[in-house]
Amino acid sequence: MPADHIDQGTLTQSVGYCCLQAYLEIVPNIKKQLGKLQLRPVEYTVLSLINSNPNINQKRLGQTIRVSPPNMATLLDKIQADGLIERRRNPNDRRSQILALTPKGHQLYLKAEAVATRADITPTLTDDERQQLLSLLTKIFQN
Amino acid sequence: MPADHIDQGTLTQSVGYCCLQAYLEIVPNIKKQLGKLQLRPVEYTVLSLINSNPNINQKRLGQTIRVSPPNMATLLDKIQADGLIERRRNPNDRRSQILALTPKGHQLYLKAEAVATRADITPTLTDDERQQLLSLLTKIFQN
DNA sequence: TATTGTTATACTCTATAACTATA
DNA sequence: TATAGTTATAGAGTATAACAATA
Repeated sequence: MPADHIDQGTLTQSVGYCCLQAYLEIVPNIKKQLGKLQLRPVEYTVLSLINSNPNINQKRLGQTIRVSPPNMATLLDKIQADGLIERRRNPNDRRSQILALTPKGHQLYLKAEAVATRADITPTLTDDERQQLLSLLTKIFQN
Repeated sequence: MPADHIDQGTLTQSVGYCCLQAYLEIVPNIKKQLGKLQLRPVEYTVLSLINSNPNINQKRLGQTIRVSPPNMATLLDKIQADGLIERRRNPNDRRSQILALTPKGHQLYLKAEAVATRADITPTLTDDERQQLLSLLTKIFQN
């Protein structure tokens, strides 16, 4: 029996709604694939941002991915306990923590990047459409 | 002090990551504005889909917005207790519940639609870019 | 036996308050 | 006084298992 058509009405004019629905379509596969490396998406994101931004501190990292300081602290506790990152006090301002990947963390990140890239699929879009989409989305959240 | 540039590296090539970041940029305002009508975004979404799809049942509604049957049941319990929807058994198949807006629910929906539309803003996009974005996102999740 | 929906509950994620240490 | 980070905890959101009613 063919699924009847659902009319999403004005919701398809909402960027918020459409972003969420597209995200929910894509993310289960990413979760599943990263799960094989014992990583949640947010943990992979953190590894990636630390890798691309040496000496980033917790505040800027949390602001970038919209994780509050308390939740960032516990998230990083876990990643550190797994031996993936190290935290050291900034010598110029000992309040802040400077983050870096350990060799183990860097190795896992490289594997995870390959996995996540393969898992982030949009089969209904052409390559051009996908690039166009990424460009438009980026305009929304990059400051 | 200007915020230093953060390099999001290959993450900006991930549709999943970019959809989530764009969603997180947009949704707080929607939440805030709908909150004035005592509605959460998911509740507004439910009212909208029931409005656009008379006689939809809980299963199809839940599949559309990716809410599991147990969570759909409690979500609809709440909306029904607020007097916004009515549930009646399908006479042709008494297992399923047919959903409809009450007059009160329809009235609130109309207000909420106006509010949500105004709140869903993307100031960094032109009108053309926004329409292009909506079209691309829709291709991902519409089956 | 299969399907729709419900109840109960566990789990995860996110938000808030109070705190330490450093500046 | 202000800022970076932490601890503890509450609240919201999501997932799972067992069940009732109907087909």
